Amino acid sequence: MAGRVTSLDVAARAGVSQSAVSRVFSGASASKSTIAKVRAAAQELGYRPNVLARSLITGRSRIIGLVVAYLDNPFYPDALERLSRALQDEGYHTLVFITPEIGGDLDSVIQQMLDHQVDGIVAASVGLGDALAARCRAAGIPVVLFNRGQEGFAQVTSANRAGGRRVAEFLVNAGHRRIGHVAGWQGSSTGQDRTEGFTRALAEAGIAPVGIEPGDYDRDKAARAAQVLVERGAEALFVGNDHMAFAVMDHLRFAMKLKVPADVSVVGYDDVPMAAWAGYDLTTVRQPVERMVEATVAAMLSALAGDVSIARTEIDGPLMIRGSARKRQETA
Amino acid sequence: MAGRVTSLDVAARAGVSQSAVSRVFSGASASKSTIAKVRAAAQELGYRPNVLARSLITGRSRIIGLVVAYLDNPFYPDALERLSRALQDEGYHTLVFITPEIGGDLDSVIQQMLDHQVDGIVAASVGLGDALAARCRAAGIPVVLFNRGQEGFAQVTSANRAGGRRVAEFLVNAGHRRIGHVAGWQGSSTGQDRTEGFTRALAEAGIAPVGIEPGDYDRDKAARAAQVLVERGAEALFVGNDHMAFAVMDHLRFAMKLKVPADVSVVGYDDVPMAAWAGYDLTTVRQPVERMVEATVAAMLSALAGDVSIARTEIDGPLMIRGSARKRQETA
DNA sequence: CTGAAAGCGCTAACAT
DNA sequence: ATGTTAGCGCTTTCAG
Repeated sequence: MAGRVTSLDVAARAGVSQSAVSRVFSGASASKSTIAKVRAAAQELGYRPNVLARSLITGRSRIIGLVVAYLDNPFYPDALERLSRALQDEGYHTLVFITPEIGGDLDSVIQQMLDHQVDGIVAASVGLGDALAARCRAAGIPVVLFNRGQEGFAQVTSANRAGGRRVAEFLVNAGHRRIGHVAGWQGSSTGQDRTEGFTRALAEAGIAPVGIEPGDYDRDKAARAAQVLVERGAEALFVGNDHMAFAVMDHLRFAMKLKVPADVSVVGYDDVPMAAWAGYDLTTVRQPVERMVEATVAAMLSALAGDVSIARTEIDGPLMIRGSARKRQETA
Repeated sequence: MAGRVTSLDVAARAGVSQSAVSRVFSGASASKSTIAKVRAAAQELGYRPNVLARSLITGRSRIIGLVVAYLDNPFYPDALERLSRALQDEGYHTLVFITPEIGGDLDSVIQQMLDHQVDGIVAASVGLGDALAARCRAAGIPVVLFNRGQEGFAQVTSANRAGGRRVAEFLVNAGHRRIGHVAGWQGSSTGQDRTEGFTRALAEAGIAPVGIEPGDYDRDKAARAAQVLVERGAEALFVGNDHMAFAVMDHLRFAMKLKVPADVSVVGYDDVPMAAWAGYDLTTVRQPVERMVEATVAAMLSALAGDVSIARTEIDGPLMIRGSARKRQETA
C-alpha cells in the first residue's frame, strides 16, 4: 500500500505533528532529531509527498509544457531530448505535447497545458495564436519559442538570415552561377529568414536565382521542387533544411541519375547527425542545438524568476563544408 | 487575470452554488438553465477548472507517464508521437521522460512519475528494476512495456523471434551460405529474440554463422562488427535494427569500397521510414508501429479499467524485400 | 523549533 | 436538481 501513505501517517509513526513532516520534506527548518525521526518513519512506510497537493497550494507545479511538431525532421527529436533533459536538470518536469500538423491548431494543446497549471511553456518550431498568447500572459505563464521567431515572445533561434547568406556566398565563391532554392515553409520564421538571407546575398552578388520553389519541409515536395529547378538549368541548390536535402539528393541521384556534386551541388541547413553520414556527406549550416537549448532554458528560468523582459537570442553557426557541394572555383 | 478565477467566482456571477459549477464542468446532472447560466458566467470570466484540485480528490490524474530512451533510432520518435497522440485521443495526457542511457537507471524517473500521481506508465524500449516494479504494483499503477519483453509485465512487441527466423530463411533461400550477424544489444529482449530466432533457423538449415558480433544498437560498433564479419568472409549480414544497418551500409560502401548487395547483402529490422529511401533501399523486417501502438493503448486502457491480467501481445510483421540484399538463388 | 488551525480549488456524499 | 458540508494531502501562518 505504498501509494496511500500520507504525511499524517508518517507523523503518527514518527511521533511528531503533520506539519513537522511537511517541513522536513519541503526543506524548511527542523531540528536534527525531528528530521531523523521523520525520515526514518517515511522510509519504513514508503512515504513520498504528493506533488499534486503541494502544487495546489504553492501555485507552482514545477512542470514545463513542451510543444513539438514535426518529429520526422531528426533535428527535433534531438532538440526535444536535450531540452527535456536540461529542464529536468533544473528540477522541472516536462509535459510534452506532440502536435501532428505542421501549421496546425495549437490552441487546444496549450489550453490543456494551462489547465494543468504548467509554470511555463516552451514551443518548438510552432507559432501561437494571438488569443492564446494573451491567455498565457493573463495567466502569467511565460512562453519561450525555440527555433521560431514571433513578435512579442521570448525566443531563441539560430542566425537564419546570416546562415542563408553564408550559403549564397559559398555557392558563388565555388563558381556557381545557376543557383536554385528549395525553400522551407514560408509560414515559419526560420523558413522565411533563411530564404531571405540567401536571396539577398545572391542579389548583392548580382545573381538572379534560377528559381525559388516551395519545399515546405516535405520530402516529396522538395524532390519535385529540385527537379523543376534542375530542369530549368540549376547546377547548385540551397535546400531549406537537411531533412529535405536528403530527399533532394536521393531524387537527384536515383531518379534523375545525376551526380552530386559533379552535376549538382546541394547545401542544406541544420547539420543534423545524418548530414555527416558517409552516404550523404552534406554541406550544411550548423544549428548549434546545445547552445540553443541552453539559451532557451536560461530564458525560461529568468522568466520564471520574474524577469518580464522579452529576450530575442540568435545563435550563429558555421557552414559545415562537406562533399555534397563543389568547393573550388572552376572556371565555367 | 484569467488565471485566478475559481469555481466560486463563477458561482457568484451565475447566482448558483459552487457545487453547481462543479457539476456543470464535471458532467454531472444539472438543469438546462443552470448549465446555461454557469457556462455564460464561466465564459465571461475566462474560467477553467483547476485540474490539479480535481485530481487531488478523484485520485486520478488522467496523465500517463511515457518513458522513452534512444531517440536517435528513428523508430522511437515515430512511436513516441503515435503513442502520445493515441493516448491523447483517449483523453489522457502524457508526461514524457526521455532517458539518455540505453541501459540506464530508470528508477528515479519512474519514481518521479509516481510522485506526480500518473495513472499508468508506458515504458518504451527500456526495462524496469524489480524494486520499481513492486512499487508500481503496490501503488496500483499499471505498467505496459512497449517493444520490450519482461517477466511480470503487460507488454507489446513485434514477433522478434519469427522475424529473425524469416531473415535467416530469406538469406538462405537467396543462396547465401556465409552469413554473419551484427547483433542488437543483448540486454534487451528484442535484441535477444531477433538473434535467437535468426541463429536457430540458420542452425536448422545446417548453416553455422560466420560470426555473431555485438552492435549494441550503436552505429560505430555496428560498423566495426560488420567489417570484422566481412573480413572473415561473410557475404550476407543480418543487422539487429535499421539504425545500425544504415551505418553498416555506409561503412561497407564508403570505407570498405564494397557494393551492396553485389558484394554483401544487408538486412535490417524495424522498417523505419528511411529504410524505403532510395539511398538505402533496405530489405528489413517491418515492425507494425501503428498496430503495436493500438495494442499498447488497449492494454493500458483495460488495465486502467481494473483488468489485472497481464497481456503479452506479439504482433507479426512482414519482411520488406528491397534492394539491399540479393534475392535470387545464384549458384555459388 | 514545533504544533494547531486554516485553507489551496475542487468533488462527493448528504440533505433538502 | 440544487445547496450545504466535508474533506483530498499538503503548505503556511500563527501561537507558544
